Amino acid sequence: MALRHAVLAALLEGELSGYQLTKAFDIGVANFWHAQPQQLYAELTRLEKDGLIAGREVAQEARPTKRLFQVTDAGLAELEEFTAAFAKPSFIRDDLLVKVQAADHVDTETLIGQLTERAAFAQAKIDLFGKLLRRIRGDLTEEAFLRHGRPIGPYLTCLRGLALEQGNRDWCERTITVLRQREHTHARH
Amino acid sequence: MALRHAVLAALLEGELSGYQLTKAFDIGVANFWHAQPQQLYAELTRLEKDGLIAGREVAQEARPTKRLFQVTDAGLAELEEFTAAFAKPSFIRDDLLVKVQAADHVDTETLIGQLTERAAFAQAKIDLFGKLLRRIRGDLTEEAFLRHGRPIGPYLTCLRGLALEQGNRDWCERTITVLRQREHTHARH
DNA sequence: CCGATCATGTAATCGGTTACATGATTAC
DNA sequence: GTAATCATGTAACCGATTACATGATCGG
Repeated sequence: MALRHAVLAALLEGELSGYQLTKAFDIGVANFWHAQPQQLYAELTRLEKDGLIAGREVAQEARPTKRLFQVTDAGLAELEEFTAAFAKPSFIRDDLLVKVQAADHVDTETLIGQLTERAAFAQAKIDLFGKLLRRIRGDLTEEAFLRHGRPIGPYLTCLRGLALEQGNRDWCERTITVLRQREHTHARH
Repeated sequence: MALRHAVLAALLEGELSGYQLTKAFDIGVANFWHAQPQQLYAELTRLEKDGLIAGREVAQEARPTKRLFQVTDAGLAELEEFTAAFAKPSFIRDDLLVKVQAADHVDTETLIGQLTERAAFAQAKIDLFGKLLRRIRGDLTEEAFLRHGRPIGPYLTCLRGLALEQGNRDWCERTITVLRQREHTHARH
């Protein structure tokens, strides 16, 4: 039950509707927490029932009425408690790594195709994170923002996301090079 | 249903018992797939029922009898198919990042404590991966191993695990520095 | 007119986690 | 003697995924 805290953390930067939240979980938040729209709507309902967030209806012209949620004091207290509690070690589940683990036994070309795809995906995310970081820090240099800027939390998690995707891209490219080189110097298995 | 493929990939390097498999999922495999012993035993049962692995009993003196499993031809075919199929984008769920996301609103000292802990954990994993890589490549240099060594799959995934933990450590340290610096130059929120 | 975006869900199923259970051996 | 390691599970529950459902407006 930790999706709740991810949602609370995401709502700290300002009121969001369920729909806007799903967008946040598609980009920024998605780097450290992943959830689908249905889950988010369900979680918002539960969080409101528990008094950790408060929703208010906002009518719009030419758009369906939406509900904006903000974190309550009880919600903040919950987050504070969560922050102090033991953090489960983060874990990854990655299909691509499973495939590479089997590299000695499966078709190399297929593998290289998958690695190429992932490298491109990682590059796209790198570009996106670059933009996001620039948007957050505005006119400030990174150094100045890290010293004084706000909000610092989303900026820091974004930096981790960026480094992660750079790591992904670099590893994919290196792995492709290694596999190609072996292909040329070895008899096939 | 992708734990199956992680298990199959792990069993490729040789016969393992359920218990040995849980150990593998604690170290090497844990970097890209996470599962608990109960899950693994259950999955082994299912895989055997489906004919993707074959088990054989091995009696031991002074130790309970164990069952060693190896991948069958059908299992290999399944892995081949999996490798060619669409890979779900990998995802992370990380409590620590949720906490940092809320950095503007929660206690900085608590956060720094958590980051310090994680940095130490990452360093321990870095050391472990270093040893694992040296064990796999034996006397060869990394360059030579990447060109000719075997098994290459586990080596490559291990390299990713290593880089990931180095990224974790570096980010934790940088984040601690940033938070400390801000603590000294800002009035508290 | 057609696909994308805004906006919010329900229902069934599946995969994963937590708790509990057993029992022997070896190392400190 | 007591904790750690070897060895393997069952049962209940909870969280997450997949499939399905609705309906309006905007941009090309």
